[in-house]
Amino acid sequence: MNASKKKLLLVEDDPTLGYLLSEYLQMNGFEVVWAKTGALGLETLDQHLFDLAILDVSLPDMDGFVVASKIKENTAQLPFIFLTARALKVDVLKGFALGAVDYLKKPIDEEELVVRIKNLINRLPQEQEATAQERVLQLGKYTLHKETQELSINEHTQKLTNRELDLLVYLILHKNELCTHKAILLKLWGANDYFNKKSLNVFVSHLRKYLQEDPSLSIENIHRKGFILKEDS
Amino acid sequence: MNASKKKLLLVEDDPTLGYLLSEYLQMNGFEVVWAKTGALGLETLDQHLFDLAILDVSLPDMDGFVVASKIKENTAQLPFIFLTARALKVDVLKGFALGAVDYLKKPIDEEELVVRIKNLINRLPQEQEATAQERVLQLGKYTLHKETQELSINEHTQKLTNRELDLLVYLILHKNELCTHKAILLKLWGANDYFNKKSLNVFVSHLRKYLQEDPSLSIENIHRKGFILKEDS
DNA sequence: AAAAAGATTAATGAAAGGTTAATAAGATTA
DNA sequence: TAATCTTATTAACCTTTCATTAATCTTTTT
Repeated sequence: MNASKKKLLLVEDDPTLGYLLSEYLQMNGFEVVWAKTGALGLETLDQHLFDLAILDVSLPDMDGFVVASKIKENTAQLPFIFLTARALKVDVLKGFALGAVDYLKKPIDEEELVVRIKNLINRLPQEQEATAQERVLQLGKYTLHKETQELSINEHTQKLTNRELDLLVYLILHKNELCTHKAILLKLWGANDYFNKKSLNVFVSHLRKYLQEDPSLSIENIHRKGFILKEDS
Repeated sequence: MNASKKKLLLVEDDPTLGYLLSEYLQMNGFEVVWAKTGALGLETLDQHLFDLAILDVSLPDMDGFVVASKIKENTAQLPFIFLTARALKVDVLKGFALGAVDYLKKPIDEEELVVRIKNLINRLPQEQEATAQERVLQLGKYTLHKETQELSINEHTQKLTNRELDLLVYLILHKNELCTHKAILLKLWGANDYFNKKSLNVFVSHLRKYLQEDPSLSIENIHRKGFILKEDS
């Protein structure tokens, strides 16, 4: 299983409850980013790739329902749940209509919340790129077997690590297009920061070395923007 | 698109609530089988293929938790939710620990219940795995007799334990494909945790030893993902 | 020319994997 | 009922893998 820590976005204005939940969720193995307003919550979507968002319905700046709508517009498929004192039936129905995965009513016991979140996350479908279903990708004279993580040319095959594979697959799916640092980092690393960008450079370097048997292929850098995997034709 | 009616099993002893829910769920496009006792509920499992079970916790003949355990034993993967007046925290945790998809507390508004059930059913995975029926499987120069649990090559035969057999069969059925830890553990152990994964490693080690007479066979590890039983051709 | 960004190679350490042995729990046999 | 067998799990110990970080050099931008 993706054994890596699941990342949660908690949008909650109440400092006491926010702190409590944030701490408790972290104690239970989640990575938590706590945003105190809806606006701040939406901003952090650029820096992190979350697995689940927990939204308070009553926020000072904007309604939790509004936050949910924006999330749906911006990020592909971030699942969200509502956490609220407003237990009116019409709100519950509205929440589900918006696409909520669950709608929890305060007061909520922290332990129960953690159990419910774990339960939800286990059931969430592993995100799959729609176009990435093929087992074998072709790149120039190379053949990439995704399951065995082997990159072959002629009789030589190079085994790829997970990161190398993920990066190469991403670049192939966006061949001859600019792949921004931000997009790559959010997708593969989950967070867009200085050190991860350093790491990305290392992997680009590895891939360049693996791909040098076919001179029609190159990974070019666009200064301060990102990379392009180019295939001359 | 599976447009067929979803079939629900409702286990509820209270005649009023049972009738109300049953009718209301049917009005909303579900096919409902209403069992008034736990025992009756379990019996109907042989007659129908359900998509979801709704279990009252307090039943006259047996605890709803017991019903859930039996369901888990008997039917492959029927998801279930609890519906109960017993809102004790310990019960909620117990419910989820048993594998419940949700745990709803009475009094529950019927409309909210329907919305929650629709929401759940949409997210449930559909797939049913076909299992091979053959009694004898061929793997490279080896022959595996499933009934006798014997793995033979030339004149030598190795008796396999249950776990070894199950694992080998699983790998053979997915030969040359990535078998993730998660998939193997869920299928053979029923749960995906640290210790079961350790156990899995031990059995892989056993199988590697048994299979070393045919050099075209190997069980390869894909770091942090799983194993592949490879047969070179 | 200075500063920032990128490229490349190497070093490091934590996590994962491999193997064998010990243990415990259930079944079988005496 | 005690003794023996079987076998899944756990432990112990060792090896390998690999993402990150560091170090150093090159290129680009202003």
